[in-house]
Amino acid sequence: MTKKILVTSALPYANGSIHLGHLVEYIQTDIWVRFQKMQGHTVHYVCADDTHGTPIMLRAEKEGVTPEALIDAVHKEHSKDFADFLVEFDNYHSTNSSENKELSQTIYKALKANGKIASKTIEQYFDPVKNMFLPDRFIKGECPKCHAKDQYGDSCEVCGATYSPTELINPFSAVSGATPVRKETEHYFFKLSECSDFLREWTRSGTLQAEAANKMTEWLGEAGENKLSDWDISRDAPYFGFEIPDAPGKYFYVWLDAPIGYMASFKNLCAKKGLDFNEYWAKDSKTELYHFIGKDILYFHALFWPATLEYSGYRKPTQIFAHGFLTVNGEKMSKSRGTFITARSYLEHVKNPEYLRYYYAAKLNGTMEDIDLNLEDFVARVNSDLVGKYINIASRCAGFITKFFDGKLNIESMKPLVADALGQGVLIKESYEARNYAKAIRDIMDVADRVNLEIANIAPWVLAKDESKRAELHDICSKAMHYVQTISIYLAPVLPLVSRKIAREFFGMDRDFLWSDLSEVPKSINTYQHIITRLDSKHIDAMVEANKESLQAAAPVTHSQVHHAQAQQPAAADTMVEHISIDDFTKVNLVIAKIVNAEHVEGAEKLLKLTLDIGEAKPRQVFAGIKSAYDPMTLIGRLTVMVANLAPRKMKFGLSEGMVLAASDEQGGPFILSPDNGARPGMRVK
RNA sequence: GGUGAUGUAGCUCAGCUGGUUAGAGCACAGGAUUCAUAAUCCUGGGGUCGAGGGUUCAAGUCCCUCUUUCACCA
Repeated sequence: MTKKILVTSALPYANGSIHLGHLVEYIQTDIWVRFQKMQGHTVHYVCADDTHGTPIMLRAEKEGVTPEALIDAVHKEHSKDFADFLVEFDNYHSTNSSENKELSQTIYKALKANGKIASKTIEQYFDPVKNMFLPDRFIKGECPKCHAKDQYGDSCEVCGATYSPTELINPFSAVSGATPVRKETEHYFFKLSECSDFLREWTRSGTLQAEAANKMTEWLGEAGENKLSDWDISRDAPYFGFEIPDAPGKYFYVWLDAPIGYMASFKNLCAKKGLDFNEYWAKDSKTELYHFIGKDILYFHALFWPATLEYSGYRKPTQIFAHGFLTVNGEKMSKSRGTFITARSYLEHVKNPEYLRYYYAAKLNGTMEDIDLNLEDFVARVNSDLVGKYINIASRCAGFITKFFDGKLNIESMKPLVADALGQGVLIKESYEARNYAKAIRDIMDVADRVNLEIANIAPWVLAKDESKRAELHDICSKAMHYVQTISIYLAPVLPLVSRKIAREFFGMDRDFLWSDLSEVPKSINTYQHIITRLDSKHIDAMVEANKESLQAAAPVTHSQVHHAQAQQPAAADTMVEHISIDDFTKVNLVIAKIVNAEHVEGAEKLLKLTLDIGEAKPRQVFAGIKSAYDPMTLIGRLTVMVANLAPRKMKFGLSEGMVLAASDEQGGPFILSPDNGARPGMRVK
């Protein structure tokens, strides 16, 4: 019984490049899709660029292009990135498409006809210079609670308070800098508050992971409670998006038309392939629909989206699969640490996309937990598992088959292994199905371990020296080749290219592996050509180095994953000064230092060698680039400020154990800092 | 701040509905082996399972408090 399945990944926002965090999701989905296709099911995997909203509009304006030109360029870039990571969409479309416009308007009209649309006049901040209403994230000001400066309009990153933009003290527009004025405007709302009962039932009917369902309870409240408020789905012009029917100057909020983009992309595919759209989307559809998403956008997919579908007469998702975020070396991806790695940069340095696919697979377990890309572990894991265990089986035994048996395998030797391959296959299949790829990989590598152990015990290289032992040699090597086939089938969803090479080049098949090939034995092999090479960690180091930006250029990203949810946020570092959290700041240990000695450095044009007392037993030696402005003698005895926990740096003239702060610009400087009277060496500056 | 998750050897992770001396891979040490683009096999060291209470004959596994990290709060 083959199934008909429609699968989606979340739509990446069209104002930035794909990075390794995004790829967790696309690789996770792609593995699942390839697995289902190998089972013989009919699967359509669709996605699209999410193209609407204020950030795109402003970025296009800033770059002096039309939004259409911007999203077109990004679409090309994204498509290439995905293809190069072997993420095989059946269709990669755009939310700025005729299909999406039509579907969004149809759905809106249906919701309206069902009495689910209301209009309400609200008061919002308006930028009088740009002549536009400002989304919360584009208004900044002082936190009403802790009075931290320069906070966004919806929440304070210092104290964590949430509030409405109108509560901000001294608000200003992040777009123009102007002081925003309050202005009334009519908005359209989806009456989500009337959907509580439906959503309560839907979210608890097996459509969500247990942990996600728990999370939903928080938003939905218990039966009888109604915690949901209506959802504001309109935005005022100027806005890059679709105009709302019969409402000139009003546009659909990007989050309304984004998920509809799943339908639109599929509709576009239907036209290309002659598929029946209604078979997949009609209310009574018998097909299956799965959305893979990040945990950050659960809200939109598990509340707004099913409610939208329910009350506009379409089918709801069969299940929603939420995954966690990616950390690199145990921390959020960071531009300054060089761990904010784009897909393109990975490809340029590491080249092989299947290493990353394998590593992610080895980590993904189907829950919402974050997964960590530990770069050292990555290298070790890939080399040890893929080269050392898996491909080594082929590498170490194929030569005997070629040399002594003209590439022919002993079929009778292999036949008894089929039952085992199928038996293990059942378990591995279940793990893939449940998206517990980590378990699948563990089980697969366990098979490889057993094979390598058996080869070591039988020692074919010893048999090969004895002509009377040819039959035994043929037996063990044929068995080994059978396992090469078996493991290659198991790994095919994760390593499509390697698996294809094994099937076609090594075993001489005229197609790729199917899961059902587990019940077949191979007949012969071609000469083994090394398929996977070891990953040298120097490529990883080079990649990290290439992605490093200086601290000034970009502070660590505060939102680790810039997913689809970024639709609500400004275009990050591109358009405005990025914030750091208080935690980031406190990482820098600033202390008062007494300059106990200062002297010229032989051969250095800009440096002075300073000896600094910061209350430690041994004074610090620091080289400071202030020779042009200071005479060493005048510095001795002065107090200043230094960074005490900067990694020591070996310089031509010796070790520098910190950094002295100084101000400068094109006009002049540097000027070192001086504390007020009373400060003592070693005091923390904060 | 509220809510949901999370914290197991140096690193990355398994540990099902509580049950013998807590496991694997990598890393490390010693040995074996040489078929394989240092790949394999054996042996070993290493953990008071975030902290503190509690339930139980028995808790990494259940309950409470605190704490770490992450996410969400339209």
